[in-house]
Amino acid sequence: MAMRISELAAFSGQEATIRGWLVSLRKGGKIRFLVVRDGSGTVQAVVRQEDAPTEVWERCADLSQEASLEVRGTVRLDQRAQGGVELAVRDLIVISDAADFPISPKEHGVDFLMDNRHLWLRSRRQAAILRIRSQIELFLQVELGRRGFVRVDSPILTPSACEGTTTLFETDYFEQKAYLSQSGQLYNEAAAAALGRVYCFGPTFRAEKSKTRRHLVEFWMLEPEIAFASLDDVMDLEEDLISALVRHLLKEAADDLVVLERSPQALLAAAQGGFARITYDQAVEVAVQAGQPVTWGEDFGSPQETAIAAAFDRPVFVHRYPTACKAFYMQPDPERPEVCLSVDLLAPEGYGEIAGGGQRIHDFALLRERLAQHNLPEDAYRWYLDLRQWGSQPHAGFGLGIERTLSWLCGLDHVRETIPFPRLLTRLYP
RNA sequence: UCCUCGAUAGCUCAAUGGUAGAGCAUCCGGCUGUUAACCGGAGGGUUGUAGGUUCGAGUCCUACUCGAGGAGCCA
Repeated sequence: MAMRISELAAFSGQEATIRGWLVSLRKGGKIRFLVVRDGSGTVQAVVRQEDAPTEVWERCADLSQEASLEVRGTVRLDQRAQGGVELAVRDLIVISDAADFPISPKEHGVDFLMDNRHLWLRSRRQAAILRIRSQIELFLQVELGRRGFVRVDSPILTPSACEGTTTLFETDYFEQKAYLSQSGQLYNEAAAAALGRVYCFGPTFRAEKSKTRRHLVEFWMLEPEIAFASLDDVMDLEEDLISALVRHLLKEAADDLVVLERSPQALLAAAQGGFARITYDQAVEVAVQAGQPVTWGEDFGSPQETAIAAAFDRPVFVHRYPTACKAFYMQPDPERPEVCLSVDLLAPEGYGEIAGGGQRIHDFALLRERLAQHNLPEDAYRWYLDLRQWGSQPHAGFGLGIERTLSWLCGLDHVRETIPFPRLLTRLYP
């Protein structure tokens, strides 16, 4: 079994075999340097003409970038090598050639890189993003598990719109119409009544013709839902999770953040928690002050969101939006029914809304009234109404967009780099 | 759907309306420790498509195709 490159440093002076891909080849007259990557790290393999067998020396003359290799040699600590460790090559086998690999270490345009996304993933930067994505997904789930949350997977194929707002992908379900899920929330509410604290985590689909650096057609959302919880409980949980996540990444993903040239400085405030909680009314004031006027009652546009978030050095909660601009299931504020117990979490630096949620309507009659007001078919929501008929309870939850969160944490300029194979308005390949 | 910008070598980009170039990649040669290695040489083009203006179009005009960013909508 080959050793992983990340483990090599501990075996100085010993013989080791690694398997990986050629990142670059530098040739001198009597010495050749191969940088090899195996997913755990990269290492410089040194081939000296005087030390290596002739056939190995010759084999290294025209290796192509991304050729897959098996390299055997002696592990050596050497300050001249990047990372301080290198492999003095004794034997080398080319597992598969990679002539004319399309992606060179030089610059490429977006269109070209997206067409070659399957190969682009091999680059240092993309690999770093994918590692951080994995860490985020794991960390958040472990944290929720620690707090007694049960993961309950919600369906992807659904009979009707969850919120009745955004455009859905329609598909044929044995001569019946079905839609790709845009949220697992409604099903989560059923699960919360069974298990108290639940979350779902999976892909969601929006058939909107959005074409910006913040939009994906298919994206992943983590959606906790808590029985007997209030709006404040939800904000507490969001703040705890996000700040803990930032602390975790600053510690455990430091190397990858360096690769991404993301300064830890930008995340220090968020790591401390203490996210401001302002009302929609206050947010309107902030937007107006920043020269981005809003008509009361309307949801914020992207420029307003950016202006509001720019007033804070860490994510900010905006709560109690006008009832009219939010989904039908939002619980109205008992003290002021024209606003609802909803909350959006806006990330700093123009990354916009990364989470949205709030307290759900738990009263049967009110929910039924809202369905009618929104022209939603009661038949399709029969089961959802049932939840209010038997053992209803105040409950709340939120949905956290993984890609936007990742985009902010990594300081990326487009969400397309946060997901292995992005689905965009104009792109379904590869 | 709307607005703005773009499309030239495999890739990234140059080129007053007047002979289409460079860097990287590729191929050949050189170099004893390189760090996106370096040095020398070579090959590589129906300038997105279709029309138009002009003595002459990569360049100007029209339409279309594809892409990018933004608006709306949202996480």
